[in-house]
Amino acid sequence: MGTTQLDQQQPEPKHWHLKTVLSAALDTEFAVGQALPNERELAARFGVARATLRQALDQLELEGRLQRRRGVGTTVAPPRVGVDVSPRHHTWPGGPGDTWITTDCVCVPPPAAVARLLETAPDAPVETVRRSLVAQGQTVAEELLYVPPAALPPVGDRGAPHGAERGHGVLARLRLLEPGEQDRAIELGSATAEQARRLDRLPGSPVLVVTTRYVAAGRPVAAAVATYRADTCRLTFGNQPAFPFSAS
Amino acid sequence: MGTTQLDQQQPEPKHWHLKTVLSAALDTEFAVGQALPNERELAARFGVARATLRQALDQLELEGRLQRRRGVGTTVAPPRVGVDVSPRHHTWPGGPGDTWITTDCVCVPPPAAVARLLETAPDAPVETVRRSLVAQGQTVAEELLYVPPAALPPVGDRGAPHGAERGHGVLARLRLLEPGEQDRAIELGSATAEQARRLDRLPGSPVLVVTTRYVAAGRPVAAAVATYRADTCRLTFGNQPAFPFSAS
DNA sequence: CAGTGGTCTAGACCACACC
DNA sequence: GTGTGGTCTAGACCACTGA
Repeated sequence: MGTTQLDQQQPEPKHWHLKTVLSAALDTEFAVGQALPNERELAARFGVARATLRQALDQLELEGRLQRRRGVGTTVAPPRVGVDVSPRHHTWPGGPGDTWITTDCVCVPPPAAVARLLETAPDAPVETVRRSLVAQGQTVAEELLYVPPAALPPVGDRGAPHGAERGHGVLARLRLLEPGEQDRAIELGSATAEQARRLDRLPGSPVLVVTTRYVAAGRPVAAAVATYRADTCRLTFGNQPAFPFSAS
Repeated sequence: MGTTQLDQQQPEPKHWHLKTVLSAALDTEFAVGQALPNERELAARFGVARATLRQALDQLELEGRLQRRRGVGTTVAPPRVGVDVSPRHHTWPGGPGDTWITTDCVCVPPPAAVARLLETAPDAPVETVRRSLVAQGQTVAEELLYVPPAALPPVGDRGAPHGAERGHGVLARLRLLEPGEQDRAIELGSATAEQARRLDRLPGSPVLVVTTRYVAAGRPVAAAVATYRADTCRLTFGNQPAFPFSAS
């Protein structure tokens, strides 16, 4: 990063030019995991205010190039991890090959949007299973799976009153049903305070929200809302789940 | 938006609390398309600096709740547009039901990442077709489709030297091949300056990058990199391409 | 032209990690 | 403690839109 000053002739925003310069430096002069100089030093080195430098770093972090941790520093991020999210039709979550970890389960009224998706009454309680996905030593996603009790086959023993135990029970009962189709959507969202804590990020961090509706016998029987860390994940489909690509 | 001041007792960031308050106000007191007060007025009304207010607005814009246009103002955004991106195996781009508009085509060496995907030499020129997708009167996505000339069936007339004509020719020749599987990945990116201009956004705006590799007879024959406006698009899969969901 | 959002500055203080 | 990134302020000027 030999550059010390940047002189622009074009009315191109400083933070944009800065981002370009830093991006090139990351490619040529830094290794994955290596620490950058601190923000105050970088700002001084490029002759800009710290806020301007931070705009550039924000961009690079959004693109998954950098990793910033309060009290620690800024390091070069490893390539994004590929996570397979192909809708495998005619299967239920928690089946073979599913590496999500069930962490909790309660039976409460879901968010309004979920109730609409499940076509249940807005205040009707549904089984709410929380699961998380760990890849390369890091929690990269969290999922809430919603199942109306009415959709599940009745059993004598309802299992544990709450917690992971109960979650396993719900998933097991779900697998007794004949699976059908899935509708899925992906959009950009931002992490809630609690999600951010569990994903080791700051509130409002960008996440990829994957919403799935499970259908059996023509009726919705479950809905899942999974939030993936947008900075560290690449969602993949198809046979070769992780083919390499770094955009831009 | 009756709130004039906000007093926090928790050490919750101001911009976060502000975002929550504004979000609730958008739900209850504003209609789609309605203009918000300008930033200086809003900041004064909530007793914060304009930069802090802008942090909150940035978030809401990222979530697709707001639409900001320089020189004009800030308005409440309509719900995101659902765009079907299911990999329809055994089909080529430009086939029936494909509503993308071919705008340009040149034959040049592709970015290094694309060459790697296509398993061609880094400096080998490939047909590069640019297409754009319009939904609800707005360009919501742009795609670059890369096809190595060697993969296409040879023809006597190579068509126009460049432009949309040439692009149509490339797509037509592609459809003569036996289609195979597709590998697809989705990740968060940021718009280049040119993309941003064509998508009517600012440089660095968040986009959903959909990368597709088309395989025929076990070999990669084409690659596509599509960038969707993350603020206005929801990518959908499955039979019912647009089912409603608004997260958070 | 006036009004909007976008950029930028030079500070200050806070929350957190690590020693 | 010290050093890091995160938040916040109170200004200033610029680029753009539309009357």
